[in-house]
Amino acid sequence: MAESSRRLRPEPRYGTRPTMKDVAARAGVGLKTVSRVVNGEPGVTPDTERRVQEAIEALGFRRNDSARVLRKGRTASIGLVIEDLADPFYGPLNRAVEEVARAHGALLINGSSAEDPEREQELVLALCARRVDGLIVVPAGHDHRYLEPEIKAGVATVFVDRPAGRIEADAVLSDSFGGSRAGTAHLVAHGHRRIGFIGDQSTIHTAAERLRGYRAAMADAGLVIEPGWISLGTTDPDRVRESVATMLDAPNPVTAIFAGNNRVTVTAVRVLAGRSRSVALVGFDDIELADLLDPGVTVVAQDAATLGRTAAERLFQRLDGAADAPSRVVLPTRLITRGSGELAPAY
Amino acid sequence: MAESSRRLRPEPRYGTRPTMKDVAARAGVGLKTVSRVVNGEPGVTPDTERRVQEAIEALGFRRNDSARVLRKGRTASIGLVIEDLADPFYGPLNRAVEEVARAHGALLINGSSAEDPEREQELVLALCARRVDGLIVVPAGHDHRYLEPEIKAGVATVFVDRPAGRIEADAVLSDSFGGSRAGTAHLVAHGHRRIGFIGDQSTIHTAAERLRGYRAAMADAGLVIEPGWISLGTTDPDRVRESVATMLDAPNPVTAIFAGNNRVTVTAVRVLAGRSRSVALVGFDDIELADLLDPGVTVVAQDAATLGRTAAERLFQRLDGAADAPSRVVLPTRLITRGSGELAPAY
DNA sequence: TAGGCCCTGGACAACGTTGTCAGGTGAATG
DNA sequence: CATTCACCTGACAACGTTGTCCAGGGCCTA
Repeated sequence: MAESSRRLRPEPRYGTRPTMKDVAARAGVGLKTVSRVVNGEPGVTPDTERRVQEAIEALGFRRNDSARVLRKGRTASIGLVIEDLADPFYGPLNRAVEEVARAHGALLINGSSAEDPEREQELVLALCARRVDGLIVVPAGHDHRYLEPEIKAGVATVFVDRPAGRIEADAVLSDSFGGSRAGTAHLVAHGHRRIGFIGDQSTIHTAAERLRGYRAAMADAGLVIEPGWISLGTTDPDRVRESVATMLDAPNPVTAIFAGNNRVTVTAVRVLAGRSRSVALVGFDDIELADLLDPGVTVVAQDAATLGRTAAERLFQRLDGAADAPSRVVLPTRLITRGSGELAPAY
Repeated sequence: MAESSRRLRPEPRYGTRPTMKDVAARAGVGLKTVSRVVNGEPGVTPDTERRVQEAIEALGFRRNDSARVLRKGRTASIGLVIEDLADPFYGPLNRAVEEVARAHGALLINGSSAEDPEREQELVLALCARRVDGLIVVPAGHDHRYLEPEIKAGVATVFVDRPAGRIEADAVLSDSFGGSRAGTAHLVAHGHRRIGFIGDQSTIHTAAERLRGYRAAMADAGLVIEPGWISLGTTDPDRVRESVATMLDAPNPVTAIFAGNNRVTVTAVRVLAGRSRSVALVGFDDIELADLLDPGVTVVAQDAATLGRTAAERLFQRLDGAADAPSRVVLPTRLITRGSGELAPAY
């Protein structure tokens, strides 16, 4: 029995990594001297340093940052939780965060919440257990009180794209409401009176804000939204396809559609391309090649990279000691007209 | 002096995190008992467990994984180094790797090499210092001997998209050569004799393979490639624009273009859209909305998600002890015809 | 009732690094 | 020549966790 438990002892898969102790032994110096050389601390004779460097080279020594972290308290890594690493919208955001982290000498640990609050929490807490110095989160859930002990313990946290739920925290957002209102108003300005809105689940903050923007623009224009003009729910292509069909095949069909995000826009473009009657379209989020379609797709664009960069910079301000009250930054959106949003009502 | 150095002592930013010792004190039990509860080890009375759980709750304790790693040797995290987190091609790959990692209880640390060998090495070594259990790398450089000590020390490493340079290691690739050959042959089959190739720097393995595929298909068809038909170098839109223009405005212009990757394809589509004469186009890598353009863009598609999943699965096989010789998996590509590749030569 | 066994809980060392501090050597100075 | 001082160097503890091992107590059995 003792034997079998001995066999279970954590055993190196291949070779064992050399430690500073090994390097010290080989170089014939003290442990601390190796540490000094590795960290470029002053107070080491060139000759000693050379001997140590040779030993490091010969043994293939690499400092164990886990031990370092344990001793120093900081990990020089930050966590990024987004909705879906594969979504093209988040690519530039991810990259922007990485660049800022890199500039601060930090590594990036990231994961997808898949729009699942439980998975978000699980991920965030795993990151906290790794003792990331800070967190950037695109929230999936609406209750982030589970983060309170972490934040109290010093984990800087910045929310991006959507605000935190039920706690005070920094947030960097796009102006979903304003952008959506402007996009809808753009359609109104081009003569549309019957405008449909297809968005994501309204539990998602940005989706709700965009819906609110649409409603505001309609109200501004004195237009009443008829039942069936608003479709919320998944961005699943089939559902969206269905929604568009319903709006267009109604006895009194819409003449324009406002699409609530990139995925909806893509599907809407596909559906509209298969129809003869011309329907105006404005989408939230820019999409690649939108300019090459016929007509080009008019969009309300947000700058994902700036979103990420701003959030990361805020995070590092916090890590550098900024202790002011949590702030909310709202970045403007930009209406890019390309044709689809300027089509006149077909009837 | 002693005072100032004392002030420099690593001081917690906010509060200090409770440790198992604190929990033990509060619960009135021993340190190891807390450890047992936290790790779900057997041998703890329900009553004791409850007391410990309460203390954990009350103090907001979260296990420090750094210390755990130090003790256990494994970090349950893997590193992923890709070329550019923002490139839509890598999004699905990234996500696929994450899913596999998640299924194995591992976190993902990732970064972009930005196609810079030095940055790749820097990143990889930083990940090794963090003692990731394994690495998945889209190599930017061509000499990975710097990884030898790491691999010897047990860091499982799988290369993806491109093979490693100067070391033996697992690799998961797409069939760039075959795909490119098939794509070019497709153009030939539609009557083209004068076909241009625009690719990335030929130091990049996939780019070189694709060029080789193009050459092979041309040779298969008994066609001689004329000077000026091949453009290699950056995927910078301006350069690509220029290359396309040169090929089309030559006295004896090409009637079709094979684009070596997604970025080149996008630019080529843009340029061709601005021209009256119809030029056939086949691109390597699928691009979003390619089906909606007029004509639809014919592409040689590779499955980035499968690439990532396969690589990650191989990695975890290694981590689970697989010790067979390094393997090279080559995934097939798929020709998707949408119109642009089926255009007849215009003259 | 005594003996032995199992179950629970805790003391202790170790993981690899860094901060502290003290010792030791050589040169410069009185 | 003695003394100071600057500069190197190394011993040691500590970071928070887990593996090992042992002690004590309750319970069952003979």
